[in-house]
Amino acid sequence: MKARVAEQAEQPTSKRRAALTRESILEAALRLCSPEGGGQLTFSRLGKELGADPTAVYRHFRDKDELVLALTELTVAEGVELARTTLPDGPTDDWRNWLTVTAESIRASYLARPVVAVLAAARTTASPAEAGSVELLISVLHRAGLPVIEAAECCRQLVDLTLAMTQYSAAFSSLDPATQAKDEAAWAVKYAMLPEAEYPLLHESTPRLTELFRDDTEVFRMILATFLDGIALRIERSRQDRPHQRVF
Amino acid sequence: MKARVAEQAEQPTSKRRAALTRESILEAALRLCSPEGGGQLTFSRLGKELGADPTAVYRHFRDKDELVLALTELTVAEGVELARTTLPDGPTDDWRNWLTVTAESIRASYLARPVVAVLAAARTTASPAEAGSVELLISVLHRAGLPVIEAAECCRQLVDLTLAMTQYSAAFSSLDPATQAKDEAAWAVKYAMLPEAEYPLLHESTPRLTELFRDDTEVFRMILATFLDGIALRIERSRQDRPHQRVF
DNA sequence: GGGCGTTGTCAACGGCATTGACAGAGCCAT
DNA sequence: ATGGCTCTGTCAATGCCGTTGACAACGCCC
Repeated sequence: MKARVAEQAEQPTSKRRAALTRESILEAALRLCSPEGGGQLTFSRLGKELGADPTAVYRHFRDKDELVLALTELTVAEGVELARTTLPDGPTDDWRNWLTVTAESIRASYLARPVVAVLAAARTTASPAEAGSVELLISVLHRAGLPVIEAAECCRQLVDLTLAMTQYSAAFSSLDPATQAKDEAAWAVKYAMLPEAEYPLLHESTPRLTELFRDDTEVFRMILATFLDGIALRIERSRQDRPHQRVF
Repeated sequence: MKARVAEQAEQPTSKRRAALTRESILEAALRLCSPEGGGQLTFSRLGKELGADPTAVYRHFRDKDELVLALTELTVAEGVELARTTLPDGPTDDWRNWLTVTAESIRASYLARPVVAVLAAARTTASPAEAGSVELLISVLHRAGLPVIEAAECCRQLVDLTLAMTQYSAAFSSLDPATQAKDEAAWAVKYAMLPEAEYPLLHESTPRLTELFRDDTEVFRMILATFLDGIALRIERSRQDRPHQRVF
């Protein structure tokens, strides 16, 4: 039944308004979630965007949560796809580049729709695209010299680190600009008033910290780099302990 | 004027209900924010907790945002205090322990009130307690061999990493239990259905990944450990490059 | 003791997600 | 073709939320 309805939706022969579909709703929602879209996802805005009654959406999604979950799946799928096109096809030893590109692709996809990141980055997405990506990540790390289980652990760490940092950034960038400005001003005032005698090191670092203030992307890159250095150390240790363990 | 009112509040001689104070409101709000408090912070619940009209709070806080910001300040102050009591007094070379305790203290304080973490972990807190803590962290890293600016950068990384991971955890744990269970079930189903032939490594890792699923604390410890390994590498590099740079 | 600022109360507004009753449109079997 | 069925969009209403403005009681200072 549902299939038939979906087909019909692609050829709106009836007098009814452009028939709503799961896809058309998701597209509209994604439009609203983009930074230009207004930074808020509500049913009334969604209804206006679709030219339909807000409550019509309930015919296709049980509640807002289900809608948001579908949006996250689209988002991670896009992130995985972005990483796939950027990375080389065949097997590679460049695990560091591989992890970096994956993390930054996922981050970029989420930050293109901060609302989605804020609402659901902490939710589990059962997207199939993700599994393939994780499998590849594990294989890359295993190739680099890590035991499979440890590679999986590192992968999990990388994913959580990335999602957490993304949600963190998105939470700030989806505040209204006035609040952002106020927060930034408060921070500047606080650091300007620190007595140099009491906080000599902090005072010396203030220029650099100011540069970094809310430059989420730069901070994320730094954290990621440090984290990958840690992974490198693990790989090195692993190789020393069991130099002949490599499978490939 | 305000000071006078505060004094009076400590001796409620009047017939009026237990006079509201900034402090009493904050205490009540913290009670509501704790996991036992119900996991939701609304003005009506707050009014009920205080035995007063919900709108009375507006006489002490301009809006909810200001209230939440005050709660965050209390929370980070508590976290810093917790770290201070745990750590040794004098100077130390155990930078790794220092950073670990600081990060976990802040995380623990936030997670005692997940609501606060969700609502405001991405906001800037101009708390003075924080500055002292950061100054100390920089000095510890500097002592360990890092140039001041680089130490400050690492400190910034550590703070953001911790706050992001905390917000990430809190976002999940402050969902209603039904949703949590549903997410977990969906994840389990997804992984149980992965064809072993296509995802051999993932399949092999599933038991460990299941253990780790939503065990936020363990994942956080692992990420922190890896991150600190990265810092260790930087320190080592720094010492090799400029072995006589150390100030202490 | 008479103003006056401070503080708690009350009623109301607009926005939000969600629900249930209703209505039109396509589809099927008779 | 017609009656009934389901699918889908509409409308009105509910309950919770943050927030506001008018009002009233209280305590302070002159």
